[in-house]
Amino acid sequence: VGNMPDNQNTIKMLKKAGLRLTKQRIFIGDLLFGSKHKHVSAESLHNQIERLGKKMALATIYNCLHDFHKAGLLKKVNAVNNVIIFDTNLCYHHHFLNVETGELTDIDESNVSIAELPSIPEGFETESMELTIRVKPQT
Amino acid sequence: VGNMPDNQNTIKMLKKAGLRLTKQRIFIGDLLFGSKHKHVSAESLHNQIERLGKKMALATIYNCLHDFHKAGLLKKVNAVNNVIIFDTNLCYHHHFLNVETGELTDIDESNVSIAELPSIPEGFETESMELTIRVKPQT
DNA sequence: GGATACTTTAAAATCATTCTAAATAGATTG
DNA sequence: CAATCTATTTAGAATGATTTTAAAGTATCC
Repeated sequence: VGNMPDNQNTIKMLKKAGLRLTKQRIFIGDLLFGSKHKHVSAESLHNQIERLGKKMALATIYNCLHDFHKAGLLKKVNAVNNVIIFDTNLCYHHHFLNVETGELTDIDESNVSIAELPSIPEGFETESMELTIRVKPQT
Repeated sequence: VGNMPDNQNTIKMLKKAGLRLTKQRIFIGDLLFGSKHKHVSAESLHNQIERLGKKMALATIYNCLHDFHKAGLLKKVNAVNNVIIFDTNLCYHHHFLNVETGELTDIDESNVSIAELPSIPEGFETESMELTIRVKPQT
């Protein structure tokens, strides 16, 4: 990584993932796979892209997010207010969910420890695991 | 509780919650607050009610579920496949989520232990907390 | 029983997401 | 590097869950 331009980084990721290098995927990849981890929905990405003065069909953004997810570049986290949220942080971690606004905030991993885990049902494997702490403004 | 008819139990709950005693709320309460805990969506309840030969507007079921939730009689759990799921088990517990079917299964509390919890952000309080383990059929 | 406020209802509206089919654009091969 | 093949993008329609609307119905209180 280092000081390699994002663009090259994204192209590398897409190639490695076996995804075709389209303008749209590279643009979205550059937005997502920067230095900071992000939570995005199709809609929030679409807004961001419009704010940058670009045009991209919402359906393309849906396709792209799903393709990235299938390729293991994004994690799906619990939907909030009927909106699918993708997380660029693939590592096991947890979230605060503000039930008023739908905002998700990462919980620093070191602050939670799950001592014991249940065994997974016969014939199944774990895709991911997440603790959601729903919070609301104090009354 | 004991061998009190469900109906009386539901009426008690509704009164205590300050909700008016309508035919619809009593009927749904009877379905939900039996001996076993349940995960329901508006749609699944609607189907169950139709199977019982009754008719109830879907909007009424939505209203009822939301009213019960506001009154603290139901817990909202993570939506699955864009469907809001309500849980009659208000106690802190966890779920397996089958990502193929959307099916939620309770995890026996004794099988998980969270040793340490993060502190809640300033000015917020916890509404609920849930560990979701996303599972899929073994490949 | 009558007034009042809350509920139910069917139907329309909304919102996120997916689908469709045609146009476009990567990739591959000669 | 042109031809071809196939994946991708796109606008718009379709879908599906949920919410809203406005009118009719009903619980509660006096």
